[in-house]
Amino acid sequence: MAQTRRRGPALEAALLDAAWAELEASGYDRLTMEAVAERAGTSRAVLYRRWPSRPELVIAAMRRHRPMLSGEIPDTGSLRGDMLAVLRRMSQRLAETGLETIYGLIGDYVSSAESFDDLNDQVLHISADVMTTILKRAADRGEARPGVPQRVATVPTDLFRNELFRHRTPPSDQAIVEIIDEIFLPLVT
Amino acid sequence: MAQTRRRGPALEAALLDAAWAELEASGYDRLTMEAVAERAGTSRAVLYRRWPSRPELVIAAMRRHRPMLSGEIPDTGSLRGDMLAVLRRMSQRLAETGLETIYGLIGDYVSSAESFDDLNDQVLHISADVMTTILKRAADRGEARPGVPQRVATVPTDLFRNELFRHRTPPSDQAIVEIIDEIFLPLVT
DNA sequence: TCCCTTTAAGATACGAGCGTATCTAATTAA
DNA sequence: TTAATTAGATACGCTCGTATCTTAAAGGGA
Repeated sequence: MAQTRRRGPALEAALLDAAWAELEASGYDRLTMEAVAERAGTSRAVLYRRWPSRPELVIAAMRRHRPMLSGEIPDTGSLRGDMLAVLRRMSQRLAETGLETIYGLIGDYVSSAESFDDLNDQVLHISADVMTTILKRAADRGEARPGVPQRVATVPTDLFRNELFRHRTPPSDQAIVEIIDEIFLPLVT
Repeated sequence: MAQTRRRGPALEAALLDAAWAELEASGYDRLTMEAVAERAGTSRAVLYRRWPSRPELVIAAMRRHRPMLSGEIPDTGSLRGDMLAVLRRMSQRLAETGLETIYGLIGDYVSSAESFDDLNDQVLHISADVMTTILKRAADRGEARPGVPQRVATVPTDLFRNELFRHRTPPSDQAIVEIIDEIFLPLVT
């Protein structure tokens, strides 16, 4: 009998594929290390050697399956349009990933996180750079005052994030519009 | 041998006291239903009959030990002073409760919550009423424009909450001041 | 090419805690 | 005194994270 024992990258890929399949089949909170290992035809120890926890495994699987490329910075020609585009894209990506997975990951990370950052980079992070760029372009067009402080620049994403936690669902389009029109635009013009 | 078997309220009180003691002794994430039951001299089943999950047990224990009275609405004579007082009080209460417990509870609730609301009432909630009252008084003094929309009124607590999640620590005093001075006050005056 | 050393895959077992179900007997209420 | 509750004990299967052991796979030197 050909005893094939996978190693290195090939094994790792198989493990991540198994994790992804398990995520699709069972959802985040029914996903067990046990089940992933079994699906990959190996044992938990092999999993733990690579990823010390379930959220880290899942994030690795997501990274493999869905590169989650950061995307270009919207350039619609208006500050308002750019901001709406950014927030709507965030909402869309969260929805694509699946809310159950999102909240499962957030919950695990908030509970135990040594590194909240990983998750943040993967699913919550919109770089302050994006906001800065958009604001700079707007200032050049005369749409926004120059020198908007960092804390003000990130208000839209901060309030977005708050909505996400507060209501356990991504902001409605109405909420997004309110954040931009009632809060952000008055602050930067 | 006097077989004393506690019932009803007396038993419930003993269970909550045991949970509280266990919380102080081990902290939130080392607190197990097992240990609470043992400390109370009973079994897990008795616990689960009353509280279906660890966070709910802990919140009940907190409610018993620390009534978490909502507190009066600050009235310092200025809008800025009132807002600072509200946010600083939030920070202080979170610190008193213990960050490890706070983040443990939040994590559990975000993960699985059927009812995020319980937690919210207990530790995160600052009523929109508080903000409305403060703003009304400020408007009467001529410090704020009247008719500030709800979404604007809650900006300080929303951003506070965002900081709490984003950095996994309550906002610094500097952050609180920035939220008030750079964002909130410009929006309402 | 063969051998030998190093690495790490995969199997197995551990104690712990989970949440649930079942049974008994103590307590309470009628 | 009897009937209804429900406390407390015990045991179930499951998953966790870790530790240990074996042996397959990869690499290096002659």
